[in-house]
Amino acid sequence: MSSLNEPRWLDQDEMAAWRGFVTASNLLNRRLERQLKEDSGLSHQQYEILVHLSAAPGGSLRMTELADKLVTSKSGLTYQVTQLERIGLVARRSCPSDVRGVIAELTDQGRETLRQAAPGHVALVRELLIDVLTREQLAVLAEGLGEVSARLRQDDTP
Amino acid sequence: MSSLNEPRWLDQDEMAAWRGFVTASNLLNRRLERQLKEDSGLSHQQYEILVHLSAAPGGSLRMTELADKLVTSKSGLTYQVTQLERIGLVARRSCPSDVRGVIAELTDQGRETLRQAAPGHVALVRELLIDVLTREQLAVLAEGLGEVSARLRQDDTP
DNA sequence: CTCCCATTGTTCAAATTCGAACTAAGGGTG
DNA sequence: CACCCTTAGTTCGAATTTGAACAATGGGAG
Repeated sequence: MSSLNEPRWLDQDEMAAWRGFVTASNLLNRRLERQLKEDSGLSHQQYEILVHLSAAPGGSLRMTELADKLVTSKSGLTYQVTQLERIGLVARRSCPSDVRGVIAELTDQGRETLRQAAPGHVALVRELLIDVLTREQLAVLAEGLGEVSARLRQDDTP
Repeated sequence: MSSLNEPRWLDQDEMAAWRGFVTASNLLNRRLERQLKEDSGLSHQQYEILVHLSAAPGGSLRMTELADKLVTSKSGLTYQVTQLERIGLVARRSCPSDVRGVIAELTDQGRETLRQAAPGHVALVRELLIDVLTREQLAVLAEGLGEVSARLRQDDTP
């Protein structure tokens, strides 16, 4: 055979896609982190917590659900929710249907902070990513990475 | 006017692209991190250091160049190079043309470790990302995110 | 040549992240 | 109802990351 145990390396196009993905991701995160911190005193992670809570019905989510949406560890979320609670943007409630459950809930102040932070954040995402790409590229990106994410979620769950 | 100070929010497609990007990036990183650690005892960051050094002429790079390629902070790189030096995969040399300079160089053992770690890593990248996408999607991803990265590098440098 | 500002890499303290261990409570089976 | 395996969230210590401060050198303007 032509390749005994030789793995299928990435060809030039594949490598370009992979490197582009990694690099863009790192660069973007760096910039967003900087801007959010300067602009609103929030980390990107904290901002995302507010976003997900804000999008959820009642502005609240179980800790585990939230951790899944954020793609972070449970302990990491515990830490960040504690931080956000400390500064009054999120509150913890106990879950009525499950004594073990903890519900993170957006406070009024949390909503207000998000309302204030969002425009600058969105503008930067637009400038650095969205507006750099064409409609077609965006569509491909959404579909392709959506599929990638879906598969990753699947065989990670077990 | 229709929008006084109202920012241009992301429409459904744009949001899908952005969320897909963030989510896929997080999920991928998590999986790669786990696999590399189990398989080779390396973090993704450490693996990338080895990759970039391996790709560089002489298997060596100035610290700052390396930090740029990795998209990480100088201090973060100092830390990781120290770790890699400790386990014998990288060595530090002083730069002939600049007394201040430090050159990180891949050791034979570093090369060997990379040679050993690469197949499993590449296979997973392939399984989770590359092979999930079509050729066309990959091309769009490479071009689009390449452009995004290029722009990010530009106005970050000043 | 001298002054000054930029660059280089490291150190440092603080913040964050992770996984493993843990406590406590579901929830189905017998 | 008792048992057992699973799930929820937190705690803990170790590892990592960051930006600011720092010491030392480079390199160009005058």
